[in-house]
Amino acid sequence: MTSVDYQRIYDVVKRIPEGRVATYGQVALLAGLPGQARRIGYALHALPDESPVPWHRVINAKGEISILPDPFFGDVQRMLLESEGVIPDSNGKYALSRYQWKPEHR
DNA sequence: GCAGTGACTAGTA
DNA sequence: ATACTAGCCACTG
Repeated sequence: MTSVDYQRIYDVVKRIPEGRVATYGQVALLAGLPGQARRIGYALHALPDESPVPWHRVINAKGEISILPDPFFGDVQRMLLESEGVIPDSNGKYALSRYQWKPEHR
């Protein structure tokens, strides 16, 4: 069932600006769940399609889409990122040094 | 309740 | 550079 932590994860993901990406570990850390990157995957997988959460802006630490085994969502994610100006390298990997979101501390 | 699995990561070889 | 391991914890059978 939907846990409160999930809502917290979604809130963090919603803060990722357009044209930027964040890693699972980074989201986990910002959501107050350090070292629990796997939970981010669960939360996003359980996310309904109509959700305002930009789940496609979350990628793994290697700068790749972690859902590649799933041809459908993997393709959807890559398409959504491309529509925001996030283009992968020739390797098919995203340059984190260039696209990774750096949250402003306030 | 235990064992396996997973949209992960960091470390080691 | 790739491959394997351990750690993390919720979900499933």
